[in-house]
Amino acid sequence: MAKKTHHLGDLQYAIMRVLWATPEATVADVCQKLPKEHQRAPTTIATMLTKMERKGVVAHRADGRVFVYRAKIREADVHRSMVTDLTERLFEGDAAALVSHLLTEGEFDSDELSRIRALIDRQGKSERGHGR
Amino acid sequence: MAKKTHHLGDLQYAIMRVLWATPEATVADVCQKLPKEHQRAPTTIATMLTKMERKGVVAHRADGRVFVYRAKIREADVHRSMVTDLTERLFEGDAAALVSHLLTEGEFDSDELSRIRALIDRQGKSERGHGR
DNA sequence: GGCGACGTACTACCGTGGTAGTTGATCGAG
DNA sequence: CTCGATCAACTACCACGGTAGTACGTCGCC
Repeated sequence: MAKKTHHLGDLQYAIMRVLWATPEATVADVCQKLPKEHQRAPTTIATMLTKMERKGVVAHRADGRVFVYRAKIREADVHRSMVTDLTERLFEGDAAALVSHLLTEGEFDSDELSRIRALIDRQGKSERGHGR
Repeated sequence: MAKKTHHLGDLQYAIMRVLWATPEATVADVCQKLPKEHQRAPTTIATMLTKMERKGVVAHRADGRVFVYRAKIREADVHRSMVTDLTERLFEGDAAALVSHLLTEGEFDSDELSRIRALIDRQGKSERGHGR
């Protein structure tokens, strides 16, 4: 169960989002549900899906003569893998340094700051609770 | 002054790190200072540097018959651009969601949590101070 | 039964990151 | 002056994301 860092391109990630949002989708469904900045020719989407299937990130089943695709990987896994990748590349795996970066870049307003603080407090509790 | 999101590959980023660490470097210098997991044939580094120059991320000057390269972009800019990219792709630009992700993924130990809390408190102060 | 719409398969191409060999200029040592 | 080391330049590949045309099979409709 290695999982090894999935890197998806822009269009591929957009397609995955569609598949995560709906349990199953045909090529036409995907085309239709893609945000307009990612609208492409149906053949492009089909090609992409084929390539993605070869990589194991999606799978299909034939329903009559149409192919119905579904995601093989979970969104949370991709998120984790992409965030971890970035953290390793930019901050030698030090996630706190990433947060520090966000703070010094002034990414947050006061509202968000308190929201985050609340999250941290909650985390601190569970941290002391179940160890890890 | 567009700046438009620099995406650097793995090796390219490793090379940039060398150039950020030393004001100027020849191909040989870069080869030598690359971390061992990125050691490559000198010709590979030279090719990479040429391609990178075409993209405008480095520049060179001839010193005798050797080329001396220097970074044209700053590390902070690349960091910002890469973090922003990821935040947009994964969290629709909501940086707080990224932090939330890191927290729920249990990326931090208690030490880091308090370190981050301290940073947030400091940020909160300057936030109220100069507005934003 | 034939025709058009739809849908997948196949093919092709471009850009770019990555990898490195080969070539040709040049510089210093002998 | 010649030879070997050193460099940049050029060339060639591969993989992959992205993009889409063309080919071909099939389904429903008239």
